[in-house]
Amino acid sequence: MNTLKPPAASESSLDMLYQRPGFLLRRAHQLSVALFDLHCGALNLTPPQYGVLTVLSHAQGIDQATLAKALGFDKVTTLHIVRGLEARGLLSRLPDANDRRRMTMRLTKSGTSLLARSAPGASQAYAELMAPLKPREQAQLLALLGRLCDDLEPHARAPMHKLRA
Amino acid sequence: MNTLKPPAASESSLDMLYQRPGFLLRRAHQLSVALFDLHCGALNLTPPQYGVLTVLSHAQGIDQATLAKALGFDKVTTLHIVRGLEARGLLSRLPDANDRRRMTMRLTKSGTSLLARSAPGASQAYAELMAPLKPREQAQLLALLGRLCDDLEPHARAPMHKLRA
DNA sequence: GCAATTTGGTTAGTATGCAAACCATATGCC
DNA sequence: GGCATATGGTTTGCATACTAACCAAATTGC
Repeated sequence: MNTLKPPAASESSLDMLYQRPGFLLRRAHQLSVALFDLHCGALNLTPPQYGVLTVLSHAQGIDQATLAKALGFDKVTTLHIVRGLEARGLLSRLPDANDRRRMTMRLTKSGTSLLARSAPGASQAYAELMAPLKPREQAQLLALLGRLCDDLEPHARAPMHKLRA
Repeated sequence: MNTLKPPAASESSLDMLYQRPGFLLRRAHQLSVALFDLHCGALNLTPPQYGVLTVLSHAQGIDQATLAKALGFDKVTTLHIVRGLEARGLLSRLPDANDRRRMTMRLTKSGTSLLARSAPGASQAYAELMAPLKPREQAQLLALLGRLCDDLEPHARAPMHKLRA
């Protein structure tokens, strides 16, 4: 069982480091990526790539800036991921006719197919990530993280504007 | 208020993406890094670098492999961070006399000083990261994340063995 | 209608985080 | 003792994630 008492001054700053929310978030995220890779690595798909494909499947034809904001990615990061997916033939890009600054994107058949095939692995990764917690605790964790992210949105360097499907 | 109901089949898979624990963990981690950078960026210190300095301050003379396991970092990542800190004169490395494979590390005066000066910023980042949650919720979140990380340890690609200070 | 500003995309550079491969050194086993 | 194995460090290469700087195109302000 975990102790619930906050880090006291009597505890070493090493314990305090291990209990820092930033430290725990880093480690939890790291484990989440490992589990996703375990179950979707065979498809050569990473969590960010899965996010891009998922958003595009619901909003064909959006531009990179919209995509970046839908996922909370930096625009440069978005460019890198999108170019990688384009090189693999999973999506196509072409300039917007009405606004020549914009690059619109669409999933190819291959991209749609890969996204569909990744669903079981993604679900499995989800399940194993949450397995240590009871259903009620899982809901608590998701709710707490959701509130944290929503309320801290003003501090984000890469702004996020959720897309309504 | 957040809805507590789990993602139902009726909701779009875009909503399901936004509620995936992996997605929320990525975003929360991203915000955590942004807040740390906001308050410690002036010292040119990142969260991983802060972790390395903190561990070293409690365990002078350890080698890179031990350091990596203490933080749950990959050994290559550890090497990169350590070399950067060495180049800045914040720590020194020298081969172990008893085991010539090992590189032992020690904080320099400059490193000790920088770690001390970073404490206020680190605390501020901690406080702002948790500010959206009530104290009881903060404790809940830390406990849930702690259990998650501990129980998923077998799946970790970079194993973690906490150091006892 | 035209200059100033904003926006979208790109390039370059830095810092995490990982896998794969390699070398040198220790350790194990016989 | 000597060979197989394991361990610590390094190099290379790839994928995120961000800042800063830049260009082209659109929008705003007047």
